[in-house]
Amino acid sequence: LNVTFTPAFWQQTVLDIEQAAESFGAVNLGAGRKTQVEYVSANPTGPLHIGHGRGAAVGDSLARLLRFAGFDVSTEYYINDAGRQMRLLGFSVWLRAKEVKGETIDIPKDFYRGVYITDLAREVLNLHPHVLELPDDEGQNICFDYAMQSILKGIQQDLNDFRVEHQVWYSEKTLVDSGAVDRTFASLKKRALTYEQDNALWFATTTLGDDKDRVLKKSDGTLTYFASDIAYHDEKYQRGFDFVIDVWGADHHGYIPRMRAAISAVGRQAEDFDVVLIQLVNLLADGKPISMSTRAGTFETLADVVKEVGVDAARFMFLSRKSDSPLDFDLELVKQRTMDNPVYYVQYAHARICAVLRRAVERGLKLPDTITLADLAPLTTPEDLALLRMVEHFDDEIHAAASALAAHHVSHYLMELASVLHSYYAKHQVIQNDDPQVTIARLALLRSVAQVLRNGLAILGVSAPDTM
RNA sequence: GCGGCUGUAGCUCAGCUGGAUAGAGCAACAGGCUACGAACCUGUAGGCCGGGAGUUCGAAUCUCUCCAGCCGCACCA
Repeated sequence: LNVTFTPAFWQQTVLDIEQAAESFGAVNLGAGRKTQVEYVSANPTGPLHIGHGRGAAVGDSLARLLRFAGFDVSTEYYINDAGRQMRLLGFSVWLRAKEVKGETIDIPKDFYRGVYITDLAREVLNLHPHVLELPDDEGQNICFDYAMQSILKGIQQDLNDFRVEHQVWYSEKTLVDSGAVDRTFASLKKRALTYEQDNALWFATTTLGDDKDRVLKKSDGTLTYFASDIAYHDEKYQRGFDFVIDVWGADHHGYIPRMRAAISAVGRQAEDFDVVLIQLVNLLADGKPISMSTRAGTFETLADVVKEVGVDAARFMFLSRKSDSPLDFDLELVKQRTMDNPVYYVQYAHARICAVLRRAVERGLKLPDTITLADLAPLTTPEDLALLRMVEHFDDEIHAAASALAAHHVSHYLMELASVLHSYYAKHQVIQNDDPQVTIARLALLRSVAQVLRNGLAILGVSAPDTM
């Protein structure tokens, strides 16, 4: 079987793009499926670092991609404000406050030691000058509350500056206080999936595919992280989501089997849950690694990096590799305008088209608002057809990317489209003073290519500048 | 030891629900602006797709095995 499409078939794509505009390429893969994407969800114990930035870019763009593919998407940040790490944060700030007041202190190994902890301690002392005279518990709670709120505000600001949106900020503490965890325990017990041993409450996840059973309530009576996580996910489905996607750091991959067991235990199917793993980001400066450990306080923050290289370059870098592979993020490289840093290549294609359209207007060759198939008849060269084919199958790329939960496919498509465009530009003069028909046809073609570039870049959360 | 991921051109990476001569950028070399923006384009060179075995008409892609690297394997989060 050998089918050849006529040029008119491909030319029709330009009209389709003109018509659909910013929704050209949208597909209905999701069919309105209620979907939740949860991502970042970093403990509010310090500023976001570059690794969180990758998760933020991937999660945010995945949400944008799925919406474009017909899913009904809600985005969420889970605030772990109920665990041991948070008590340590309060304690760390409290100790620093003592130090600020002149006491000699000894900060234990596990505690948070970044300079921001001391800053927070000073702020707490300004607001509550007598905090250290209160009983230790009370004082530490005040330190914790202030520190968490302050850090969370910073995280929200950083994400906002990175064009990353979370529609819902969900508190673990609120979840626990609502009794959801107890309800989940009761539900699991009813299904005979729990048992007591060594004074602890266990969840028989091995019956659901895990390699060992897991503790829900420790022998000291406190809950494990897993316990509230089950309740949290149960609750997600009760809120009406049919499809739950978690974006996790790849070092948590070992957590997947027990989470799948939990999903199954709350009565859901395997296809109702998916995990997107984010591999490590190696931050480099001139090829040399920069270490980043929040605990030790030597991290490079997301805000610093974004300030250095810009939102567009940072997001594109994160979204041009599959999230599952480790990524070298070289600050010098991401500032360069070479194809090692292809964001400029794609943006330049868009700016170039805009420049041609501007120039055409200057020469009195304004494109009519509505064009017809007849106007496009001159688009018959191999380069015309190559460009038309590229934009025509944009929706296939969206479909494939959404199916794979992988926005990097969109980045690669855009690089290819930009390449074909640049090649076209070098070969064909668009504005021909003595041939208005060819000029109109090519201007229309380029305008539609620009539209597709914008639509793709919008999914990545990268701007499409008219000039550069 | 068990499990997950990774191994494709000198470098950084696509391609992996099997399909024709394996792609891109960078680096190297040779070219291209007296009409629309050279942050660009054209060309040359560069690969037993980690090794081996298997399934198949057909394997970078699927299966097994070995090697190498990274990450996990808590009554931590």
